[in-house]
Amino acid sequence: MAKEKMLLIDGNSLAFRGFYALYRQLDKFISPDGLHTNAIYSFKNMLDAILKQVQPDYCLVAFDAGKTTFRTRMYQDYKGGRQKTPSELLEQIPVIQELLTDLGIKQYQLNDYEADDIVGTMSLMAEEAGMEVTIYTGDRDLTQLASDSTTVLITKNGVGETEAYTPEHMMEEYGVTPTQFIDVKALMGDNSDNYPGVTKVGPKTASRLIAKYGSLEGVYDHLDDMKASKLKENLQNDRDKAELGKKLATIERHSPVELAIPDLKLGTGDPVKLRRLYERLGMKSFLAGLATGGEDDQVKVNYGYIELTEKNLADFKPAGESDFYLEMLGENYHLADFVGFAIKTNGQIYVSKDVALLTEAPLVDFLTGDLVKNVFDIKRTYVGLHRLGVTPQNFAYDMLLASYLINNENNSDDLGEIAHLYDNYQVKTDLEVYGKGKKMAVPEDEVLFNHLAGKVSVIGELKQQLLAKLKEHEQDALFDEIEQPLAFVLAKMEIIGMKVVPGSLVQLQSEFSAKLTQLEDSIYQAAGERFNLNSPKQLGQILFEKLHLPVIKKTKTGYSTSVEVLDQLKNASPIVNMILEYRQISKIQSTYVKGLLDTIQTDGRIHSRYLQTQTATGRLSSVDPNLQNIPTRTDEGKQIRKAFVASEKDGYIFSCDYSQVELRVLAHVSGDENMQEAFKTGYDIHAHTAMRIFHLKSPEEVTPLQRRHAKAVNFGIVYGISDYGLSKNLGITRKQAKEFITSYFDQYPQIKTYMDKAVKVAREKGYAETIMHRRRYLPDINAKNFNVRSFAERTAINSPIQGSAADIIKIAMINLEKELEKRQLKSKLVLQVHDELILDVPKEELETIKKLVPEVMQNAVKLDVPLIADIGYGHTWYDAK
DNA sequence: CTCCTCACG
DNA sequence: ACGTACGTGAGGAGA
Repeated sequence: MAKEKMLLIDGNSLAFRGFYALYRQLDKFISPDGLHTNAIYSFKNMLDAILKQVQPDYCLVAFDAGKTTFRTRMYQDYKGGRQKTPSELLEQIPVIQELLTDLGIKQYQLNDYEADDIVGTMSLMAEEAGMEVTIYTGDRDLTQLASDSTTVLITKNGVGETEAYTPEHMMEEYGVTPTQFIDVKALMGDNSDNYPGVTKVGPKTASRLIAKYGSLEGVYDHLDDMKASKLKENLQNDRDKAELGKKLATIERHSPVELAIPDLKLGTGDPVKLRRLYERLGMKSFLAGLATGGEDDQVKVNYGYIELTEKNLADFKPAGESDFYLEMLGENYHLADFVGFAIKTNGQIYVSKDVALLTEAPLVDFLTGDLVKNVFDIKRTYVGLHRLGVTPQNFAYDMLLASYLINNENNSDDLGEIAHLYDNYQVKTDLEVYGKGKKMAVPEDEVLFNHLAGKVSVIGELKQQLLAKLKEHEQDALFDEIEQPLAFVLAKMEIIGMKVVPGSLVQLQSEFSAKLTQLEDSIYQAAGERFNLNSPKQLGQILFEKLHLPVIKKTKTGYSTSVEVLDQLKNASPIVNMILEYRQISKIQSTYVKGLLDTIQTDGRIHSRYLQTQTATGRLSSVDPNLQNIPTRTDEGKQIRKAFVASEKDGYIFSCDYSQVELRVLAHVSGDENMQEAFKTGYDIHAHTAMRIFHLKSPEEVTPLQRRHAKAVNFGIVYGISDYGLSKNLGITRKQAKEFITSYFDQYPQIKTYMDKAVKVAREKGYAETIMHRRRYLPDINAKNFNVRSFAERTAINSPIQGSAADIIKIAMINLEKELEKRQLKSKLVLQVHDELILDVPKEELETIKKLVPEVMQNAVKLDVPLIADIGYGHTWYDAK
């Protein structure tokens, strides 16, 4: 029989974490009677996640009882100097306790003891009863309880993520056992608990001493053997402090709790009380969860829909602004099965499973006629209808695009999830209705029709609210003139797809196969054994344990074997180069040769999908397959491009890419005169930068190395540079990198000003913005954690640049599509790769396209510096350079 | 389902 | 003193 599971939760620590996780939204989380609820909300979400992960049989949430404990009697300043718990959090603790009781989860506190001691006592009890114990907390102190049967989960930045502390993990991380961790703390002290430890001893020294001598007592037993040093002196002088620290840090595992294990059995809770509590707190999302949870509790919304069939088609009477929703099961709408559709028009909802009806007169008229239709996901709907042979007209509002522009922190494309963000809980998520993976299926008619009816009505119900938000954000033009028109352009690109000749891929496949077999043999020979070359774990063992190559970098789970590492080991063993070559070819073989062959559809073409509401910056992404990362940097990789050919036998693949678009955007938004000057005069920008930062007189004096360095600095600037990052990229010292950067800002002073301002504005507003008012929210910009905050700061610098470049090419795409239509050209836009457009061009249109495309791209927007686009063309994508 | 690795701009 | 480049998607391994 499997071991029974006990889950122990440090309630105070979690409430505290939850409170600060949503601290920024403190004012948004207020119940109707004025109580703050942010910590309650987070707590419940973390609790749900952990219950789902652990699936315990028993559970206890422990809380601190009060300020005075046996530790404060031992040392009156224990936890002294701590800021008072804010009253906004304090008021939520009793409610959390009430919530737990209503959920059927035991909660407990004990006078004179901290939550830690309750957890320590119960975990020992559970271990002795032969249970598997999980402890959940935000506090590292509890790691001392880890053992073979007890895992300590520590919350990581954000909600939901945890790091698991087992004895092995602690040994790796700190080099000591869980119980030795107490002694380490005793030596180093604890700032937040306000006890000092030994002078000048920090985590490093403390762990080293304990690892060497086994325990605090061990350290002092061997004090005499130590060489005279400052450290020895400090250890001697602060012995009292260290011994006190040990007492304070030790969790009491025999506290007088009045609990027995059966008391902690997970209950079923009280749905009636829960409902009342959620209503009191105004927590709509939890109420909605309750409704879908309990059978009898089910709140049935009756939409009063009419099921459309062949027979009652004449009763379909559309009028006025209408809403339309087409359902397909699965993400890939080029292939997905049709499920049904729903229409709301003239105050009436119609639903049907019979999509063939959409090709009959009244519905075709509705879809292709003058009536304005609101939809969710124009592109998906357009492609779906196109498969049925219908080309819709007058789709005027896309709820998915609107929600993406308003706030793309949540990049969900589920209608239900998005509705929930706007406090509308009447419609469920697709996950709830259809399930996922193998279990995904269409439910019985009544459930399905209710879901479709709910979806179609939410589109219209939330429209004004979302439009108001767009207006408030000054995003009307971005929505009306860029994203919505672009959706149609992308739909057409996807429908056309790209012609691929399988023969050339098959040819490559056998060439690469032979090469891979050869390399495998040589590698196994050099290694002295066969192993799975594709397994980083096995490869690591061979390289670093068997062949004893120096370990350069470790990952969370073992040795790193990435290119970066292998490059440095090239001279250490001949096996390394063979592995690098194997890796490179194997990647091309699996992802591009085999992978692409699998995605060619029956028409001999590849129809990728562009995700328009995916990225944080406003770029597109491409999936199933990703055509935005087809190899180009190596000769072997490039061969893949030979398989992509023009539709017509003598036609061309035509490519046109922006030159340095991100740097030009930077020159524009920063207003830097020196950089603008360089672009206006048409210099090679990297050579120009080299000339300036290395103080040369003319671009002719720039050496290739200097140009390479300058280029890396230019890239670095766009990413929010650091001297470390630059030094690593160029393989130079940090000091040199720093000098480059200083010199750069010296030469381009307004770029420095721009970077500082970008961060400052993001801090004030909470988001960064592109030239077209596309937003990226940066909640971490004021984080206390240096790393988290620094990341947000670099993002604040990079997003407006990358995002504005995305805005620009999107405008170019829309304008180009318009021109192609206006001139009735047969050339088709088939791909977009961030700064590059690719067209499928009939032979006779080549000369027109050569002039038209760069012209449209260069004039997409007017910046303070010129935009330049370069062209290339050939009979295959490989030749379009 | 997560991690590592690597392809692109 | 902190430990770092920005944005993506896919395949294979191993739990």
